Order: sequence, then C-alpha cells, then structure tokens
Amino acid sequence: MRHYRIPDETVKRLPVYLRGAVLLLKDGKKSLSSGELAGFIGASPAQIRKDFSYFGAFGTRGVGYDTPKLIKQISKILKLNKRHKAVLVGIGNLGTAIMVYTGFSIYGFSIEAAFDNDAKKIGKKINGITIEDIAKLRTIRAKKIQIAILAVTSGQAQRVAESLVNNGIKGILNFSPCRLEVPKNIKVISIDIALDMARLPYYMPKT
Amino acid sequence: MRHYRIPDETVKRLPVYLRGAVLLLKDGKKSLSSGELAGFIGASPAQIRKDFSYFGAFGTRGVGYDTPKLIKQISKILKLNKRHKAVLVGIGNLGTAIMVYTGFSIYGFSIEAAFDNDAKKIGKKINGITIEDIAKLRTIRAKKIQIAILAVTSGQAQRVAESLVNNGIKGILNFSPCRLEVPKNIKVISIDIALDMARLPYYMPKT
DNA sequence: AAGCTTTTGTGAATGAGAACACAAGGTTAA
DNA sequence: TTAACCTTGTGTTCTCATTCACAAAAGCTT
Ligand SMILES: NC(=O)c1ccc[n+]([C@@H]2O[C@H](COP(=O)([O-])OP(=O)(O)OC[C@H]3O[C@@H](n4cnc5c(N)ncnc54)[C@H](O)[C@@H]3O)[C@@H](O)[C@H]2O)c1
Ligand SMILES: NC(=O)c1ccc[n+]([C@@H]2O[C@H](COP(=O)([O-])OP(=O)(O)OC[C@H]3O[C@@H](n4cnc5c(N)ncnc54)[C@H](O)[C@@H]3O)[C@@H](O)[C@H]2O)c1
Repeated sequence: MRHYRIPDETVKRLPVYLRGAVLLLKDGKKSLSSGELAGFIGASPAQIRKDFSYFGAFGTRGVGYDTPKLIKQISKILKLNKRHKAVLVGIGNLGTAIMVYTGFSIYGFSIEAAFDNDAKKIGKKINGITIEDIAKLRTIRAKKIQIAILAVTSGQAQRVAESLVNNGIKGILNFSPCRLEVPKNIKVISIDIALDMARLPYYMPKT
Repeated sequence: MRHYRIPDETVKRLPVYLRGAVLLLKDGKKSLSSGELAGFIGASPAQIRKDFSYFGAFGTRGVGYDTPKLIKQISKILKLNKRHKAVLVGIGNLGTAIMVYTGFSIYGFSIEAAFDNDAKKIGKKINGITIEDIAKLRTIRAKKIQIAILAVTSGQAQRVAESLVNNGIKGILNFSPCRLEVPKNIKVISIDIALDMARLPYYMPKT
C-alpha cells in the first residue's frame, strides 16, 4: 500500500474480480482465496494478489478474503459503491437493446434518461423511460447525470459528445467506430464491435 | 521481417490502421506516411512502423505508403482479403441490432445465417435472413461458415458455444458476460459491455 | 503454547511492449 | 550526377507489467 501509479491493466481486471466475487457469494462462498477466485475467472492467483496490493491489504493470511468485504472494497476502489445515473443518447437498434439490458445494474448503473433526434422516436416509452428530444439535453444537468452511453450514428458522435460534455457529463461509453475528441478530464471508453471482430480470422486455423 | 512472435497488441491495432487507411483513401489520399496515419487515428508514427515491420517492409522510404497497397497488405495479414461468412445465434435485443448492423461489411464479414430457440422468432425474416431453429444448426457446416456471433442468454452461452464448435465454427465473437471453455484451437473474442462501463467511474473526476 | 498448515502481501527477477534515434534507402531538383 | 531532403525500417533503450518465490501472519491441532 505504498505504490503510486496503478496500472490501467489492473483497473481493467478489477471489474472481473468484482463480478467473480459477486457470483461466488451468490453461490454461497462467504470466504475466498486468491486461488479460488483465479480458478473461477481464469487468471493467476499472483496477479490477483498483486492487483489488490496496489490498494492495500484486505485479506487474511492463511484464510483468504471475506467475500462481502472484498466486494465492498473493490466497489469502493472503482467508485461503484454508490449508484450511478446514466443517460443514453441514440435510441436506434443498438440503443434500444441497451435500454432494456439489465446487466448494468450489478455494477450500480441505471439509465435515467434517453434522447434521440428522430421525431418518430421522441415521446416513445421504453422500459419506463420516455425518449426525449436531444434539444432538451440540458435537463440532464439538473438530474446530476454524469455518465453517458453514446449510440448515435457515427457521423453525429463527435458533436453529440461535445453537447454531453457541455452539459456536465464526465464519462462516455462510446459505441461509434470513431475517435472522440474531448477535454482530457473527460473519460471515454469506446467499444468497437466490428474492430474486435476483425481480429478473429487472424487467429483462426487455416483449414 | 525476421521476427518470430507477433505481439497481440500489434494485432489489435492492425484493424485500426486498416480502417484509417480505408477512410483516408476514400478521402482521396492515394499515399500515406506513418505520421499522417498516426495523426488521423491517434497513435504514434513509430508504433505504426514497428507494427508493420513485423510483417515485412511495404512502404517507400522518403515517400510513405501507397494507400491501396497498404490496405491490401493489412487485409492479407488479418486474413480479411476474402469475405467471411458468419452465423448469428440468439436473435434477442442485441442480436437484432447486430443483424441489421452494416459496420461489419467493411472488413468483409457477412451474416449468412441466424438461429434462435424461441418458436416466436423462428421463421421471421430480418434483413433478408430467415431465423432458423437452433436444432438445425448443423446446416452451417455445409455453408462453410466458420465464424459465429454469440448473443444468447448468458446461461446458454457455454452450451451453444459447444454446439457451434461441433459444427465447424473456428472463431466466436461472444457478447455474454461469461468465460467460454472451448478447445484451444478455437478463438474466442468476448465483448463485455457492462464490464467496460464499470471502469468509467474510476477515471471520472471527483466533482 | 508450540508446531504445523495455509494463504497473504510484496520485493526481486523476468518478460514484453513502447519509444527513441538514426542509418539506409529513396525522391526531387538543379 | 550530386546534393539536399524525406520517411521508412529497425537495433537499442527504457518503461511498464507479470511471474516468481518467500517471509510474515493467521488459524488449527494437539
Ligand atoms: N447495431 C449494432 O449492432 C452496432 C454494432 C456496433 C456499433 N454500432 C454503432 O452504434 C451506433 C448506433 O448504431 P445503430 O445500429 O443503433 O444505428 P441506428 O441508426 O439504428 O441508431 C442511431 C440512432 O441515433 C439517433 N441519432 C442520430 N443522430 C442523433 C443526434 N444528433 N442526436 C440524437 N440522436 C441521434 C438516430 O435517430 C437513431 O435513432 C453507430 O455508430 C454504429 O456504428 C452499432
Ligand atoms: N442487450 C444488450 O444491450 C446487451 C449488452 C451487453 C451484453 N449483452 C449480452 O448479450 C446476450 C444477449 O442479450 P439480449 O439483451 O439480446 O438478450 P435477449 O434475452 O433479448 O436475447 C437472447 C436471445 O437468445 C435466444 N436464446 C436463448 N437460449 C438460446 C439457445 N439455447 N439457442 C438459441 N437461442 C437462444 C433467446 O430466444 C433470445 O432471443 C446476453 O448474454 C447479454 O448478457 C446484451
């Protein structure tokens, strides 16, 4: 617990550990060793312990980790210990799928607002949320929403991202296959599905 | 051109370079320097040249790269120089979005078959493809499909993955938040949207 | 309470990837 | 042809991440 820089790679793994711990707790495991967790998620025990060590020592030697306590610790590190409101922009094919997806809630995310610019979509209600006109985006500030999921057409992504930032958004999950230019205190995480898929043939055997 | 192991990180970047080159060619750039490409996609020129160097020398000193030739070269390395047929399994919310998504085609992928196990969905036609009963999955072998996109419920992902492998699939793009156990000659690339999103709060400023 | 067992936490060693820096090779112009 | 000028390709260096390996700490047993 006297390290300075925390590797990005470590931060990427923490959510994996968190989900593993949550699932194992649900399975009745009140206590957990680095070896058990490693086996469950497919990692090495040393890696797990090293990653944790950047943030302090929260296990018990000879025993392992208290599962609920571990979950709390990782959640706290990732700032997932309180719920996060998110806004979804672009309620097209992908946006609609995301809107009804329940998998975000285990990390404490909830979609609290949805926007589009298509008149045919505005006013429609999906999963309890009414789709609003993008022109009214500024209302997200009053709702204290700081996270956005961006699923608009690629060509619109940059300008919408800028609007989002201007309205108080601090983090963006971007699905468009393009680079977003944002102030450097804003975090963008991009998921580019086709890009990932493009690697598949490289690894596939000849025949 | 006498390197042995090619870093995975390099393979991850190649599709980015490829798309960059394609877009710049469309923009009229018949020739390209590593610096120009780097600026366009947000990378370093040295990184780009080093990555290319693993596969040989296909630029011209003092000039740069011939864009169409570069595109051909990268495509060939990634085995994207011929079209790849893909099967989509699980035509739920996400599966439907993927089915109508056009972004795969620039890399040469086309979805040629779709399967579900929900009687209400079987027989429906989306984007020219009829959704078939998962029980008929074996037909993909005759169609020589080797790539699968897996968008079924998490609990079903493992068993469906096994079926896919048993029917000749060599590469799987998996959207379920779970680890798939497959023979090691089968390549799985997983996209876990909630997991990526879970990192966002960590990087967001306090206030 | 002493010894045995287990598993953590972490320095040290190893390994891998990114950045640097420049010679090699090619173009252009005169 | 020669000189000035670019940009590639790559050996070297440096930085960062993973793995190793073990002392330290806790529980359990007798
Ligand atoms: N569908 C997929 O499976 C998939 C996969 C990977 C990436 N993507 C990417 O995700 C994005 C969305 O894909 P999609 O398939 O849902 O496209 P889509 O065309 O179905 O949806 C885009 C939505 O954004 C809305 N929109 C456009 N401009 C807007 C603006 N300025 N303000 C507010 N709303 C706006 C449109 O009205 C539409 O509802 C695209 O960038 C696409 O490349 C999609
Ligand atoms: N919707 C999203 O935005 C989203 C985001 C991230 C991850 N995911 C993941 O993607 C997967 C699909 O998500 P979804 O939202 O589309 O779920 P969904 O329930 O809408 O769709 C699942 C589909 O799979 C089909 N299916 C189930 N078992 C099957 C089987 N054995 N054989 C064939 N088909 C089968 C179902 O009939 C259904 O049509 C899930 O694992 C989910 O966790 C979804």
